[in-house]
Parts: sequence; C-alpha cells; structure tokens
Amino acid sequence: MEVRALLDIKLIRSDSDRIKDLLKRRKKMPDNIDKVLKIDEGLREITTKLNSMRAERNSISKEVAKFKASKDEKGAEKILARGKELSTEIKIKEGELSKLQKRLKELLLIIPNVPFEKVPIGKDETENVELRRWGEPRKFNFKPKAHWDLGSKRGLLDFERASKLSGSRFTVLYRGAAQMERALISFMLDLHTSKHGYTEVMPPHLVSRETMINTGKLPKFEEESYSTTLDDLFLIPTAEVPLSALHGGEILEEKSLPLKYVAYTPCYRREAGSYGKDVKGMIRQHQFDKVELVMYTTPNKSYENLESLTHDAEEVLQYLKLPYRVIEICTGDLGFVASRTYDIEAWLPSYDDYKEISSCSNVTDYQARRANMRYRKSDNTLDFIHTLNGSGLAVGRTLVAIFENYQKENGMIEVPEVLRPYMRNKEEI
RNA sequence: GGAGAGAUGGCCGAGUGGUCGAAGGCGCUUGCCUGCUAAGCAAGUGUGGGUUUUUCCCACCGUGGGUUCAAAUCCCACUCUCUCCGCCA
Repeated sequence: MEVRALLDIKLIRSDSDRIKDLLKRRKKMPDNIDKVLKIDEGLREITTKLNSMRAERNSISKEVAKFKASKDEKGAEKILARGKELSTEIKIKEGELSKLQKRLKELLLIIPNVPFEKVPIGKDETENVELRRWGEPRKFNFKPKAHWDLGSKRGLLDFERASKLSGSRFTVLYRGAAQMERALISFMLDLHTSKHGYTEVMPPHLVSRETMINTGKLPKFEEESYSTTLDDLFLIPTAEVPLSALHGGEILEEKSLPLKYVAYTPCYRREAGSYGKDVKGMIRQHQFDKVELVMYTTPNKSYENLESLTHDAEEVLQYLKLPYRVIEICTGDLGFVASRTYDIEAWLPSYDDYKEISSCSNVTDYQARRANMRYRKSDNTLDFIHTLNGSGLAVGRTLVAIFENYQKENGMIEVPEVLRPYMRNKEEI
C-alpha cells in the first residue's frame, strides 16, 4: 500500500487550508498537515529523480541484453561500468526515499479522521448537542436502588469475588443476571438479523497488530489495549475491529454494497486514564459484552446510512421500553477514526441522568484507506469504501439499565416482555 | 511440535536470469450478429505513483533483505495456506 494513500494526499495538496481548519476543530490536534506537505514535496522530488535514474539503468540493461544476444562481449563490457555505478547511486537514493516514507507514515498514522463539516464545533463533551428523546423516565414511588446495591443484595452481581479473581472493574453474574445477559445478546442479534438485514458474524477475539493499525486503534492507543506479548496479538476492544477489517485488501462489487454485519463479542479495554470514573458497579469494565453493527457503503451513501444504523440501535431500546436520548458528538469530543458520531444514552436512575449505551460513527474512508478496501464503480474505476460502526447495544450497560429501570420495591427485577421468550418466560428475576 | 508442498492479475493457471506487467483460459466491457435468451465473431480489459497530463517514465508476481548491468525467475529470513504425523477443546 502506497504510504501517501493513508490520507487523501491529493486532496490535502489542493485543499490544505480547509483540511487543516477541520482538523483543528478537534481537541489537542497538533498541526501536522504542514509537515506532511513538506515531506510529500521532498518525496516527490526524490521519486522523480529516482525514476529517471531507474529509467537509465533499465535502458542500459536492455542494451547489455542486446550485446549479449549478438555475442558482443566487448560492447557489453563498455557500458557495464556505468550500470554498476548507477546501481549504487540508486541504492543510496532508495535509502533516502524509504527514510522519508517511514517518517511520513509515522505522521499519517497518528492524524485522526477529518470531521464532517456539519459536526457542531465544541471543545469537549459539555458541548455535545442533544438531538431527540424517546420515552419518559419512570417516576418511582419508592427510592430506587443503584444496580450495584440491587445486584449485590439479591446475589445477582458479585463485585467482591470478581476482584478476587481478576482485580477491579470485573463482575461475576449469577442466575437471572447471567441468563438476562445471554437473553439480551440473543434478542439483539435476532432483531438485527431478521428485521434490519444484518449478517450475523462470529469473528476472532484476538487480532494481529496489523488489524489494529488498519482499524485505527494503533499506534495511538496501545496503552488502552490488552495484548499477548508472545504472539503480538491483541484482545479486541470492540467487534468493530475484526468486522471493519474483514474485507481488508479486497475489491468489492458496487452492487454488493451496502454490506451489513452484526456480531456479538466480549470487548476488552484497559481503561487506562479513567481512574476514578464510574468506579462503582458494572458501567465501566475491563471486559464487557457488546453486539456491534458494522456497515460497508459507497461514499455518497455513508451519511444517510449513519442515520439508519443509529435507528437500528435505537430500536433495541424501544423494544425494551427504556427511555433514551440521542446526542451528536461535537468536534472536541469526536473519536479518533470518526468523522461524525451519534451517541445513544439510556436513562439510569442511579446517575439521575442519561448514560452512553451506544456510539454510532461514520468512519468515511479512514479505515478503508488503512486496510486498502475499495469497490469497483459502474464506470469501472476504483474508490475507497466507507465504513460505519455502532453498538447495537452495549449489553452490560443494557442489563444495568433494565435492573435500575425495571426494579420493584421488593428488590425483584421485572423482565421486559420482549426478553421473556429468551428466559423461559420468566416474568421477574 | 515434526515432515513435506505451495503463495503470480477479479478468478483459474503458465512462466527457473534479459522485449514478462507477465502466455492461455474464465469472467467483465464494447461492437457485430440475433424475434428474445443462449451461442458465435471482433476488439478491449491489473494497481499505484511521478511528469512537460490525450505523452512519456517508474514501481509492484506473499513480506523483508541479498546477489547481478539486469530478478516473478537465483540466495537468505519471515508470514500465511494446504497435506501427513503427533498433541488436543
């Protein structure tokens, strides 16, 4: 893969001011575009020089071949020296070239995706914009418990033994809780495959370093990842990683798009730098279950597909009758690979607030460029595809939302109706 | 883990040092033919990059090195796939 394809270098050359302006809207975004342009210029200079040197060497080689064919050893001898000389010079130039390429690649790999023009400009999460709400938070006629109290008291969630086994930010689930987790997974997969047309996938949970780089999780977020030192494999932080790299290096047919995939996997995150955040309960875990939606689309359809993907995720909460709101993430809070993101937040009585339960993003061609995923257009030319991803939903947080929103005064938890078929028709746990 | 075989264009597959960016076939595109479909005939058909941009040039035959004036082809290392043996959920 040509290094310069990592970002659209031709666009940067021709429209650098706009790209720089858009990137600056992000939080802590160093202005690397000028550096990129400078290296690109040097790279082109060397490339041009190298190309003409190679052209000369190639023509010498052809002449040598002619002399040899006509058994003219002396004629060959005459130009051999020049060939040798050129060959040495070329090697030196190639060294310069690969050094520059390496520097450019290092730069490009840590430049995030360009935000969509219409994303609200803001410095951090306080400037995210609420788009819509669904459902009314329930009015309790008793004091509702937080899920960690409720779960511990009823023997459904066990934080002490989890920390004995693995440390902080792990939970052991028993009986109805474990069963409901499983039910939620099945319910979500069934909904997305049967009603929304997604193809169910069971991907590997361990992926190579290359896959992590291709999906934009590395090199920037190494300290966020769990890895296996002996094999340099990484535990996936989300199924987005295997699903979005699934068609790496492939050329897809336009008529096969959009491709829609759904996968349930556990997700593994070190949560470095989030000390003191959501320490209680099972909101922020090192391991959690998630049903993930990923779409591959043509560039002209990706923003409208973001709307439909978000609605597919929202529908899970509607079926579960859990109140939620949808917010648009402002530029300062936007994730590394995303050009536009909607978060879905479910109502949690213990937080007396809405809490993120899904995040849906248009990644545009950012991962496609890294993983070299293209499609053949009707005019037979190639272009990078766009990828989108979204949680549909984070299962652990959905369980938490059910615990807190469906609790009764006696500590029992009502099972949402759509889950009952998956729980041998239990009405409460 | 041991032994062996292999990795070439969208696919199959030929190619062991010099007009090979790559034969042949399939597929695809266009034209002819045709009541429709199929078949047939003809032509075209990899990707990326540079440039003085209807031109010329360069790179790419798993990845990275090496030998050579010249590498798909020879040498080394690595990765992956397949077959057999062992082990095993």
